[in-house]
Amino acid sequence: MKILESQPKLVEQVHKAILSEIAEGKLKAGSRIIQEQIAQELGVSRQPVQQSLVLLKNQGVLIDAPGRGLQVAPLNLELIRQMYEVRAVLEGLVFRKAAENFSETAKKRAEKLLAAGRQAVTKASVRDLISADMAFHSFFYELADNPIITQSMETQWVNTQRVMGSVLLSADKPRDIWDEHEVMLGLVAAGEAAKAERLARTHIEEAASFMIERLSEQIAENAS
Amino acid sequence: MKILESQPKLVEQVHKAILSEIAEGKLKAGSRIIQEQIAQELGVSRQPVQQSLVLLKNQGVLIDAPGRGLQVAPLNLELIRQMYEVRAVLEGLVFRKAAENFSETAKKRAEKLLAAGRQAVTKASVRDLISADMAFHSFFYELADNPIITQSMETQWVNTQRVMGSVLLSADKPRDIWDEHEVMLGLVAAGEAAKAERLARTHIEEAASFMIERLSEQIAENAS
DNA sequence: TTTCTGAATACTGAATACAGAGTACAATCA
DNA sequence: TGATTGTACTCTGTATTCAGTATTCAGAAA
Repeated sequence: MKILESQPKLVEQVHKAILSEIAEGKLKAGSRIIQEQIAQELGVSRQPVQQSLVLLKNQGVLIDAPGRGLQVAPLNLELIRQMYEVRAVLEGLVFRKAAENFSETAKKRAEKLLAAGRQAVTKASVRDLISADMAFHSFFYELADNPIITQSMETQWVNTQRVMGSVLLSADKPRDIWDEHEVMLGLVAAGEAAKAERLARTHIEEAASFMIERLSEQIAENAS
Repeated sequence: MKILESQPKLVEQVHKAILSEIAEGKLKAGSRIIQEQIAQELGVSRQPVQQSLVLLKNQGVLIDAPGRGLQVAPLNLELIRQMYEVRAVLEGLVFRKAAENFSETAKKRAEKLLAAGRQAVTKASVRDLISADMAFHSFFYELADNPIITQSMETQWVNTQRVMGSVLLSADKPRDIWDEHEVMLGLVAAGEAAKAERLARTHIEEAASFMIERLSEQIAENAS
């Protein structure tokens, strides 16, 4: 018989709920986080909320606002640059390992993701664009088969989503990354571990420059 | 006047306490973790303990033992290999950034750490050996000046300490890493970012091989 | 003796309760 | 009117309590 797993704990549900609120921009940078309020909105007690907050704080998504609890971490340029720096090397590792572990069954799934990505570009819905990109990369994390990477990346993606959301909404043309994705897949499929690593790394570094450039423009505009 | 910081919360204290118990091997792999028990030992209520446990679980130091709460994550070879894989690329990034940010004042501190490390080798106390190594690497994390790296590394170091503790206790000769450390420092000081990155990476990869090799021997012995 | 059943036990997750710290606002004084 | 102090309120951190679930152990039946 199939083992039935214990129902997801409230803490996890709350954690996810808050994360997606932030990722989708419903909770803006600097917003105060009030335990009671969140507890009520989600219909639970403060207890599981508090536990989630400890987690979120540890992940750097929330930060202390001494004297007034916690707030959503502001997305300053410096932090984003640092985040992408880390992502670049980790993503390199991911693609190297993925190239080592590649299988033919994986290829089919990857090609579907590629197609879905191209599809999303034509529709130009920011949400779809982001989730297609996430799906593509997540697939390789899975292939890399290293839970520690996956774990580190989880936090990073929240911030990536925030940045992408903010940039894509205002960008005139959301640069098309799917040709590059296709090349990356090709290298992985060919087992070219070293090349895949290098390309993945520059892929992220380029994404970083793009995002940071746009973001500084936005900040400049807002300031004026 | 100097701003006085709020006293460390119980959660953090408990978190640290448990981490060091594990790092020092007092809490062995597989040990059951009972909230009430820990709460009593530390003289607090279950509440802050529970919050710490959520954190520790998220960091992968503890894992679910369905039906019987949590247990200290066993140190299987696969996981250690994966951990070092991640550490290698991150450590590479650290040394690259450190080389870019190097200052002359930093040099003095680094040389002290180097001397302390060599000192520790002669005394051959496992504890000192580990903490000297940690101090050396931590110094570069600080130089790299990227909080996201520091954060990721925090978890990894707990496991590194566990592995080192276990290996060094039984190893005949604890391979001397301080010559290599000196070369690494030299590259960083010379601003040779790319070379520093490559060397740091292989440094960790070699450490990984060493540790894993010894650890498999140990496991083989225990099995017999 | 072994296997099964059921009750006692051991823990956990979540809710509620309490106390202290900090903030904001209003009243008071210059 | 502006600054300062006092007070009420808000929110957090920690403790305590409650209820549900898994495990273990003892006794009954085969």
